[in-house]
Amino acid sequence: MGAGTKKRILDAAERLFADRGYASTSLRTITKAAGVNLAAVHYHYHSKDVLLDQVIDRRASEVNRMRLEMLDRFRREARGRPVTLEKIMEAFLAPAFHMLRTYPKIGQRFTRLMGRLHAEGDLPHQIMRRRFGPIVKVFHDALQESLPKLPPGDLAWRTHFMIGAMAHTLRWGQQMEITPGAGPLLIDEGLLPRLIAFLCAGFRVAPESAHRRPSSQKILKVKP
Amino acid sequence: MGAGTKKRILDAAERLFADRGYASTSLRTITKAAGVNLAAVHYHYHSKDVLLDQVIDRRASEVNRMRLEMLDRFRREARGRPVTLEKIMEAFLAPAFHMLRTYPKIGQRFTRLMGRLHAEGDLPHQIMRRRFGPIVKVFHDALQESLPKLPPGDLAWRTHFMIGAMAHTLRWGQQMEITPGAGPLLIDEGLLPRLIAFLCAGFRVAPESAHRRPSSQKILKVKP
DNA sequence: CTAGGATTCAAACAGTCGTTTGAATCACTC
DNA sequence: GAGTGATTCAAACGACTGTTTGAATCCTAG
Repeated sequence: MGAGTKKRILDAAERLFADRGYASTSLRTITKAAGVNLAAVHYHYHSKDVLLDQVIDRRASEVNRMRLEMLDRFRREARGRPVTLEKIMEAFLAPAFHMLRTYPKIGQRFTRLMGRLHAEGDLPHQIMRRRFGPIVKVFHDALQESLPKLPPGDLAWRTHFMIGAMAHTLRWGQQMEITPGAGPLLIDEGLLPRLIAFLCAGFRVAPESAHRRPSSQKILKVKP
Repeated sequence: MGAGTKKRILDAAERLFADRGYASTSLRTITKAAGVNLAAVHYHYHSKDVLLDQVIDRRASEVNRMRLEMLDRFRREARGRPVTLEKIMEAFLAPAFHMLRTYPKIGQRFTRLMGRLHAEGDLPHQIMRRRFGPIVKVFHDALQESLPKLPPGDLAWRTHFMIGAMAHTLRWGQQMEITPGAGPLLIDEGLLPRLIAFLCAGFRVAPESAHRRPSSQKILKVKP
């Protein structure tokens, strides 16, 4: 008994899936890194698919639980009045960023993994939908409460933009450098307020201003 | 001679890479779909890696060319004065969205592929960096010109947020439904103005307001 | 018509993949 | 200490991977 074979597989799989992606990581690589026998992964998990699901669930359920708890707390503190836009954003964004800053290794691994699975095959994507779909719905509804005058169509798109900005930042924030030579951007305590301020401004802009047509009707040709 | 073997391989590869990802698509699947011999891909391209690079380059160079041309046109029209934030956004965003609406099949394929490669292995990611890094730098500098008072750190992050919102929208806009049952969001002519308005508001918000600490110092515990 | 380079083809190479098997070993109860 | 179920192990299964080979075929210039 290798001192928690099941957990060692999970840890190694998380790290390797994050580094190389799901399809590109073989079970032999995982079991070798974990120091366990190849057949152990089929004994403890039934297949590679289930292993991935468990890897995701371990972290995602934790992050989502924190999100809901923060939102509930803000709702109690608001005593019936609608929760501020800023607080909804914070409840949604803070847990993941907090994990990233407090446990950099685990956090980076997890966010890298989310970014990958988000884009990989159908199976990883379906797992993501299952794990994160409900929580997005909750926050979408909370945002509608906080912005009652925003048309539903605009709200849906803006929620979409928010998720994109968040996911991209979590995925690439650490290693991407916009301005070459300036070094990679740092995920420090200033990032979360910046992101919240950016997004809240976007959510609050009048939807009418969005219906002006872009200035250039003529656009350059694309060859098919 | 199969009426353009080289091009048929490129087309099939683009479609299959977009649908299943790079690592999960075998050369046999590609050549079978293209109706050509397996060895043809090594004859016309030297390896699977080069094939991917060519697939990306064909579309990316077109989109990036259009971006630069639009930016140049707006600069000429501004006659020396700084280009509006809205116009910079439009020059950056419009070409991809235009491709998506004008050639839905090709556009969807390409944006799906970008989304995937963005997150897949190291090789796809390096190709993406090579193809899109320079263009991001150009627009980053244009944004700095348009917002001279915005600190460089804030600008870099906001550029990051912008790219995230764009990429996520291109990748998932067509099939994601935030509110279950309401049907998928539609990429119509209203989307681009909405995205531009959302992002411009975020870019214009005073950076000072971003330095207020989030309200909740205490955060729930994550187990490592 | 023919020589010769460009292209296509079936076949094989040397691996790796996820999964299964059946025996060996462990921990623990009676 | 024997028996029992949980766990680990080496080995193999059949299928699939990117790449290479060398002969067959096509197209075109002389």
